[in-house]
Amino acid sequence: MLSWGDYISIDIHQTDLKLTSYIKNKLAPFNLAPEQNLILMLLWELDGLSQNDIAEKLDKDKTNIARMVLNLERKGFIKRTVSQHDRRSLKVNLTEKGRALGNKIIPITEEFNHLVTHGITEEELKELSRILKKMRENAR
Amino acid sequence: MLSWGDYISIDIHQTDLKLTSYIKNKLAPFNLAPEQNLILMLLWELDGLSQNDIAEKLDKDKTNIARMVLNLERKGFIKRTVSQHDRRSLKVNLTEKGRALGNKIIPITEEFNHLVTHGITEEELKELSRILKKMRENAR
DNA sequence: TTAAAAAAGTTGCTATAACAACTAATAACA
DNA sequence: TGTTATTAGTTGTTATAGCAACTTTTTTAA
Repeated sequence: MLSWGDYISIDIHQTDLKLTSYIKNKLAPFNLAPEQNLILMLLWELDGLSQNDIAEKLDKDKTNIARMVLNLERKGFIKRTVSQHDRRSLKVNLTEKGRALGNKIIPITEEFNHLVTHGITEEELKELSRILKKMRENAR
Repeated sequence: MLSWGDYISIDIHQTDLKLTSYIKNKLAPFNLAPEQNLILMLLWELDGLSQNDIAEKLDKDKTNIARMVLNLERKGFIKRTVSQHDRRSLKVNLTEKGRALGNKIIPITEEFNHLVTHGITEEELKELSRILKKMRENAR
């Protein structure tokens, strides 16, 4: 019988919680939650995605995306407009405020990544990433 | 500047979501949520922990533990009693139903672990675990 | 070309997750 | 010993996370 420490999924879960909690505190002063930040990170790379595009890229339920985008709109970081080509679809665009936020947040997330990977080599990270991907495929 | 795929924390986060979602579906027929299952796993190994013990072992906020334990009690899997030595503390004990549930759930979680680690060697798992631990320490 | 199917979003629900502020009980210590 | 600090648990709030069922619009197909 397996004991507590043998479950790798628990290990991953605890690590995710710890990392998410850390970045949550770093982002809090900017009135930005971690998942909201992920959405903005997508938009900073490519503005004008639809909610559906975002849901696919984040591999998340569209329900949550809708609510998170709504929050981002309330905070004034993005603006939604009905797509001209498909009236079902909502295009999500950064506001000036949302674009400006990127200049502050991106250094913070890069610093965070640097901190997290401290003492871990490039090869180890690649290996880690490879194994995690395999696990995601195993659980499909 | 880092791009999307360079953030190892995102990789971990997505993997955790995928694995949690998978086991959630496996446990759903038993009216058991993933985190509730973690609590029961602790109790199956050592019955009679306090809510505070559970919070420490799971490294979670005691608030959530209180609510999850309450749910487990409503479902009839555990029973809480005030500790005789410390009247602030609640002792959490398995009911007959809760103990019986273990016989059904443990094979499922072991099968889950087996599925997740398919095609991954023992050394790779050890290495993974070591790196994850390092990351948790980095984010402390 | 109209009926059926699919797609994009929304609303409602349940379950985490963590913080702040609170009560009650116990421990520390001056 | 009596005040203070700490500890265990609860309540309230905000933010994910995903399922089911729904509306509106677009696409497929008979």
